[in-house]
Amino acid sequence: MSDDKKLPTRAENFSDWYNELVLRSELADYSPVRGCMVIRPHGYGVWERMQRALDDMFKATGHVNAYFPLFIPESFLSKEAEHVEGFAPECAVVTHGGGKLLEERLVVRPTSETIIYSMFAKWVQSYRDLPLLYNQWANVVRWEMRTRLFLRTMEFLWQEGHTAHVTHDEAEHETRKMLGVYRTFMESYMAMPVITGLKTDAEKFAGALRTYSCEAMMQDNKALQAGTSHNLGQKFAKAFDLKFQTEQGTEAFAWNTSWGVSTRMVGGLVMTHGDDAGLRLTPKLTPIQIVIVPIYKTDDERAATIEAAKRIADELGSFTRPDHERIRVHVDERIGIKPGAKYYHWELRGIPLRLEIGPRDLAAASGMLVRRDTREKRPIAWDVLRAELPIVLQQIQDDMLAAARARMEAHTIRERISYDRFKEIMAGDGAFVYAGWNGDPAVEARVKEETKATIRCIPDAEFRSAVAPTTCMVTGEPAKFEVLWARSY
RNA sequence: CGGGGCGUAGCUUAGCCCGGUAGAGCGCCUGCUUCGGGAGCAGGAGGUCGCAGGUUCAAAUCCUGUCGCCCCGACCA
Repeated sequence: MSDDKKLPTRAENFSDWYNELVLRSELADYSPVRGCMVIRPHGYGVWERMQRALDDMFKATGHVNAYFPLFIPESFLSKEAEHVEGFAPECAVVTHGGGKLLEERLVVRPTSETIIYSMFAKWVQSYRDLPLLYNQWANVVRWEMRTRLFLRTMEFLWQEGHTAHVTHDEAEHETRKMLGVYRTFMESYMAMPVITGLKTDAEKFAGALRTYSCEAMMQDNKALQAGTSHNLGQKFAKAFDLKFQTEQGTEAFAWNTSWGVSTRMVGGLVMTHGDDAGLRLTPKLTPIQIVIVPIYKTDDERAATIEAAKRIADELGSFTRPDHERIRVHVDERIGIKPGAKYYHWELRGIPLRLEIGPRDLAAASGMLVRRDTREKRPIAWDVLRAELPIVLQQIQDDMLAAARARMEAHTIRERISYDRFKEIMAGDGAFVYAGWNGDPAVEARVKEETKATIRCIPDAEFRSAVAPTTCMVTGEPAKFEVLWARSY
């Protein structure tokens, strides 16, 4: 069946499209264990690019990497009341080791606040020891009922930043700063615009004073919480006795923050940019930026075009160049596969650029350059590749962000609408709806119950509407906040 | 954990009602011809029909149990 070659379309069934695409583009595969996934080289290559960029940003903002253990004594989790209530139901617990029943059961970390702050407590005596600005790259386990590749798996990879400060304001500043780092990363690397803001109490992290998040719009108009940053206040410090002597000689508890992004972002990248032909990866995150496809009829032509392709690849991708001057090139020299089939192969995998080199091009020392995002084709001389490719790649990066931003704006509603209209929207195509809220958690719960939509965040100033809503969309009472409503992943 | 569905080759599946030699498409391997948008022909490899019992001369097919997976709900980066 030739239909086997086509993906389901986004319009037909967005969910099927996503699942099929992740499998067929070889980002990931299902594992023998329910709810877990194998991240294949193409998907891991994207994650590695994400890690590298973020890690540089963390270092540039003064953080250091460390590693804390996978196993946490069960009693640690219970020390912070809200935290244990939030996480206990989804913990994997080790009861046996070496064939014996353990004296104290060990939780496989669902997140590492408890173990990290217990260690911080050991290391901090004076205000001079603060701040502590730590990050770790790790895997965590949460026993989810319903899983989806990248978006929600029982084990996932992430980074978790954990810091300790002398004052509340310093911790708050850190929380906001890292949210800003995430936003910058998502926009400039993933070309995924986000709305940042404060979570309501119902949606905040278990154990946090305040949670901020980055919310991105997927192509089905649902929101994806792509990253969170928490001001933990002194809750964990008090639970783990993380205190220090102040400049004045008094004793005080430290103020903590934690912040994280995960492999979920790979799913976000797919659902932000993918089309019915496959993935569209951004130039900054794709493992391969340009694929060269040689075209030939005879053996002589094959030898000549492949030779030219390899020479170009060596020139553009040489390891002797510094990273920022190196272009990630791949030559598709597979034999017995026609050029057309190779085009589909690389389009499915989202490679931003393709260079076709055939017998006709050899004499002219040129090739046909094709963009994955726009499908635009143009001839290009070999000798200008080095100068022009970085410009084209940056253009693609910029165009993808602009396109994603335009799409988000086209599905954003800021004018005042009735709650009935809101229900219709959420039952239909969905949207990001900015509206007034009276601040009552009961209203929030009722809307979730009736429409499955939730308050994604109380948006930061730069995302708020020019004219603030004055009344609550649901009750008509005076609005305390302007909030962003959407259905979410 | 409640409701629904499904387990047959690497993948998608036909066959099951009405028991009687396990079939197809895709993919894979070999060869020849092809090669500027998913190639054609010829040959070939690959299956204890999820597992365990039972009924029967005979079970993919009927019965019982069991395990696993998928979808819909409650929980979630």
